[in-house]
Amino acid sequence: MGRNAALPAGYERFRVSAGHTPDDTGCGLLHVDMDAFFAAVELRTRPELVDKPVIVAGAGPRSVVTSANYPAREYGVRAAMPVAVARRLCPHGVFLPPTHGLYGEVSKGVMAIFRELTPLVEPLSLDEAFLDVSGALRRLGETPAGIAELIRRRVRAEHGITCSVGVAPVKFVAKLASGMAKPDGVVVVPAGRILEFLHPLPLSALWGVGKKTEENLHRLGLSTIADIAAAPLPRLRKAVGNAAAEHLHALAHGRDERGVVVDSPEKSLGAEHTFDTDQREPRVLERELLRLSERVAESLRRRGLRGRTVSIKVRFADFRTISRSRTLPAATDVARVIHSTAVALLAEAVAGADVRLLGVRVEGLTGEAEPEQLSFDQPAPRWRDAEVAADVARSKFGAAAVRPASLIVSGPDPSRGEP
DNA sequence: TCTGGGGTCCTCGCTCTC
DNA sequence: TCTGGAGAGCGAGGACCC
Repeated sequence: MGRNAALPAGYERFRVSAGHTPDDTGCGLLHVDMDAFFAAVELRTRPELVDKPVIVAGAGPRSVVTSANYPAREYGVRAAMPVAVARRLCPHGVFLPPTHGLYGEVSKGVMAIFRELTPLVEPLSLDEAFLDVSGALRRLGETPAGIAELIRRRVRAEHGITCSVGVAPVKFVAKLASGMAKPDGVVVVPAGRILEFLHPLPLSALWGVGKKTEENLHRLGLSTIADIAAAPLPRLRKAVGNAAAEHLHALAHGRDERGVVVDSPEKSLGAEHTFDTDQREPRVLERELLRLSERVAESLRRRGLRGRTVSIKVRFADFRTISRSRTLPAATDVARVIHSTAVALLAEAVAGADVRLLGVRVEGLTGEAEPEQLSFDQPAPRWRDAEVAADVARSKFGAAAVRPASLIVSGPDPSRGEP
């Protein structure tokens, strides 16, 4: 997954191959990215499909592609593409439903390999991480490129999947390099050749340049990273704002001071759901908010967190998306409190409109140990006790063991496309 | 083509306080 | 008492990432 750029013409000189390794002195940062991760994990138990186009995607009418293996990509299938489009492009492809718990387990195993080599590991998602190996070279008796090969060998041998590694002196260059190393390769960007590597690349290669920013920059006549490096900062500020301008300008000069961050605390936690068909019935919307609030609250309690700000996200049938939020007097991890706040926000924001997606998010997270400020607005503590008891029951007897009565639907559920 | 779900960060406008 | 500016906090929304 990720922003993978195919290796541009002439960039073979940065790739590690038999008998050729670019100078990796001072290249202490590695970016490791699993190749077509979810699809690769599925193929471990279905080796007969390895050469066929395999697409991992949900089964709903509005699902999108989660992961596609390389044969599927030859048909133009990409992650985040609507399944309907993927089926049109690749009608004989094998479509598999995601097996979510499994990817987390494989990810844990892969990250454990990284941590055996260096304690400085920053996971970015299930399938990629930054590693700072500069302090581990002597202990391991390896060069950075050697460690990259070691990682690839171990991940393949122990987990049956391949990965690609970028090796560079700074983070974002290592990330770009791993994209170019795909699939199943290593790209090294020597310390003295960062600008030679960066400057011919298109704007979209830069971390932080998406579709809109690219359009803005194109309007200024900029099309490569070299153009950004040469552009006056005030001109960039006007086009993309202060923070983004400083950021892009620094990156275009190969400057990236960010180190590997081992523990970064979570800032928000949420859940959202897209209905199979648009919904406007308040009862259905409120029930969905309850389901989402339950999920978020349970997640908070599992992590020992509470949050002060509850926000909802509503996407209408025409794809217009709004958010509304409210800050509570005290941080909470109680589904009842999150739900009642979300319902009030929904009532203020939506009246009789067709809703495509609903989301609930809790922000401003603090640890559970932080003192809880009691007030008259606060619900009786028994709600929390009841929800904690339900957590225990679910952990013993499964997720469906305890549910709020209002979530027990008798008969078909219209919000999930059941007639 | 018709667009999921989980996040982070930034900007801008508004309100409140000093 | 009224007014204006600065700064903080909040809320909304956009853009981006995987």
